[in-house]
Amino acid sequence: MKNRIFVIDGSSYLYRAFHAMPPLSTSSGQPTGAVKGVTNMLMNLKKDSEGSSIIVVFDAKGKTFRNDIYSEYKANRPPMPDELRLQLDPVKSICKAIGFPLVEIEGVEADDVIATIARMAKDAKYKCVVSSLDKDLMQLVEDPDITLMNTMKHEIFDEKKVFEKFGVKPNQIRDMLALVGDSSDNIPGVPKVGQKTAAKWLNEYSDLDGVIKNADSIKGVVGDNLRNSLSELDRNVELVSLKEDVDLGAKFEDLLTLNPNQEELDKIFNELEFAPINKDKDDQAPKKNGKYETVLNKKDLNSWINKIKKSKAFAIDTETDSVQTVSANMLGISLSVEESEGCYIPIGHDYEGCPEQLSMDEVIKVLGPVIEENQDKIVGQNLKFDIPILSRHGINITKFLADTMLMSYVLNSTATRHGMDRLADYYLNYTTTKYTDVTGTASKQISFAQVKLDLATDYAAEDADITLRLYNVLSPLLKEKPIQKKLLEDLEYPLVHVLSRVEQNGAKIDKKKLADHSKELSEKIDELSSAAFKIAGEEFNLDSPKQLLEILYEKLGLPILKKTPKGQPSTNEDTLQRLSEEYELPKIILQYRTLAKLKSTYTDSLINIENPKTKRIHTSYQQAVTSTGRLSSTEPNLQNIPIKTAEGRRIREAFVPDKGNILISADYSQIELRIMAHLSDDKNLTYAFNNDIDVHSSTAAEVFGVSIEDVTQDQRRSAKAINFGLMYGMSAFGLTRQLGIPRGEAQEYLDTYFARYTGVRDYMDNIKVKAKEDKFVETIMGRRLYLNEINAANGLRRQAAERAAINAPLQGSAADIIKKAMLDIDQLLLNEMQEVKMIMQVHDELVFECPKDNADIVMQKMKDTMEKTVKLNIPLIAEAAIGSNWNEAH
DNA sequence: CGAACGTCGTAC
DNA sequence: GACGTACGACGTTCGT
Repeated sequence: MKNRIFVIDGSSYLYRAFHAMPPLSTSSGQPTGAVKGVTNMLMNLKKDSEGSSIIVVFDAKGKTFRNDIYSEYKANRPPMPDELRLQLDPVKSICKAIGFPLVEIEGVEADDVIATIARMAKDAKYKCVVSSLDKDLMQLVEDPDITLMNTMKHEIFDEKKVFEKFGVKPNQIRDMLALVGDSSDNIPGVPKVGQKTAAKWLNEYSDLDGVIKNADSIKGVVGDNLRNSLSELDRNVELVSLKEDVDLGAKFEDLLTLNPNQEELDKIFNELEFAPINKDKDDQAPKKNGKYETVLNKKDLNSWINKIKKSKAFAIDTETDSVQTVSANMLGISLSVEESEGCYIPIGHDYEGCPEQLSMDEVIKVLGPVIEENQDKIVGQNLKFDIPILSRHGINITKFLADTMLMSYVLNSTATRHGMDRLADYYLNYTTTKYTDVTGTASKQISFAQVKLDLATDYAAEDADITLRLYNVLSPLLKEKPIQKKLLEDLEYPLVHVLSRVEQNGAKIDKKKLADHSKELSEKIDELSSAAFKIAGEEFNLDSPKQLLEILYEKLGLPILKKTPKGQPSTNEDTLQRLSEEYELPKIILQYRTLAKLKSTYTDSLINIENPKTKRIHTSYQQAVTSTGRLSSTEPNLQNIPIKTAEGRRIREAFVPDKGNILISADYSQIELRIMAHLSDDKNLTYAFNNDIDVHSSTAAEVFGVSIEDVTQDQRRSAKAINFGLMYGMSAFGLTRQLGIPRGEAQEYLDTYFARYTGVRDYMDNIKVKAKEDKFVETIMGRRLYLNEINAANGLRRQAAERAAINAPLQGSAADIIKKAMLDIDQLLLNEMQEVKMIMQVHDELVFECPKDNADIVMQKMKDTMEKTVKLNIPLIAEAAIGSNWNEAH
């Protein structure tokens, strides 16, 4: 298409890239992450633009005419971070070298320049695509020849899309912004008026003039606010209007020509230590740039063995026919010792016409010892998977050099995921071959054993190659963070072996007991369903919130007490609880939900997930998922087995030891509150723990001003809610809801608490201040949680980050401690009591299975080890018990 | 028909 | 809107 131009909001590209990319830098320390991100976006756009002209607009330095209209304009903008400022010039140079005309005009903003170019384009009969998501620019879309585009999502904003998103037409956007204001530009709008209200008014009175004329007829507080703000609205309109006649000092035609300078571009890339770009990526076809080989004979295998021996580090990955490590068959091993090179050694592929492979025994006999001897050079991605696979095939790894998944996790736990595909994309800007690309999905999925060897090699060798490349990128990043590196090497890496053993051990369940329970539940569920249908007057799906709300609120006309975030009347537990005071159906639904939950999530799924080979259940502990450093557990999740109700505890009764064995459970008492005492040095809290006083009673005595013997059950319950709430950053409102007391009373409790526990108060204040400075908080072992939104302009997001800042050091330190205890106990078991097995971890609890004899001694050992694993300012207490099922032992 | 998302409920 | 961290069952919606 010839008559089309793209206009790019360069500054917004830069900011987005800065936040989306890892903090890369050259060897001399010049940051390059954002440059790389912008360059990628520009290259992609160029490729997709089919020869259309591309113009890049940047904000110029200094004040603009809007500051003359309103001196506070953008006054709240934090200055550009240095890391980003240093990347501004390189980005501009790259734009120029690629050949894109670069426009930067002082005294106006990029938005004005973009608007001006869009008008010029229209006059020249061009279509114009603006690459930006700026709300102000949405005004331009009123012209059908101008659209906005979200480059990342390939989303186009035309008039229809703008209406969907904002509820008004493009030609009303200006008026809407004037009413709503813009907190990021520091433009105050009418108080309490957001997008929704503004859209309602504008649709009713068509434009701002209409709204102003009818201001007297708008009721309520917002009406008053509107009438009080009338004098500011003209100014707001001026501020949000785009100036479309900026003097660009150039004719439109001049902006259309591309002046690429490949030499200059190569030079800049070289300086920034970027890999040179192939001029036109027509050869982007299936062939990737890696040099991968399939190893089918002894000679090739020996050549790879020599490579391993000579290497400083090598990556290894195993391919299997299942994700269950206790039963998966190994189908092949891939290796990489040099970036962009790798091999795949198939040993179990089986399909029509499959070439002859080396035998499993042969490979293990020859390669196995070499891997074991060189294990301190092993790099892997999620080695918790590969280690037990290799071990079951006779290759034992007790130590390794690095796990890229955990490296990424320790560097930044808030990143969405640490799977290899994402890491390759993020750190290497490389798109990996996906597992399902070679095996297919769902019903069409084949076993990896049936994947043709050349395809399998492309996939498997790439995995090893990419793992090694990731190691090479992540290592220098970690080197700059010695404390996190130590955490990784001294805690997380050894824990891989421990978790692997815990998973392999598995837990035994009493299937008969669960099946009986399930049947009982079925009968009760049927009864409750029938009762519900009778009241409703028709049958419906009790599991469907949508159908339920129709029955409750539309058909039966119950009052709507609360709505979900999406605006639907809520049917959650809290709401139904309140409704059931007066109505029968909600009560039945609640009972139904409890039982249906037990059946579907626990009894039935535990029965189904038992491994047929071991007759036990083997959870998978996720070591790189939570932002705070806790583990999580999947398939099944053993960390949310019911405990609060009697009916729920029956599930725990089905967790049993093998014949002749017994279960031991040991859990830390009040570990997070103890950490709070340790970190805050609060006198009152420390005193309670040092003197072994029940902490909730102690808090109750302080808050309610009674002596500790006189604390009532109710007061203790309230104090417990306060103690827990504080650790979660709860407000008086939250406490009100939790305890069902008036707001003022809750506030009084909190005020008294903070007056009595000044150490806690100071700790909370300080951590917030520190988090705002550092953009992260730390645990006692130096684990970091980065808080990207701690300074967010959006109040809700900022407050959520503040609560996370309070909670993460507590929750995360507790996680550090129990991880260390697991390492200590693992050593103890290996050295002294191999008959004892660790079988579960539930955040502050460890569960063991051991022979009945001497169980008392074992229990005492576990308790002691857990209590001594770290030394805090207050004693650490673990409570342990023995039982013939998990419920008894806990 | 499967992926992605929303709602709900369980744990610490 | 208001209390932190998870996982999973189920229903619904959307795109292939």
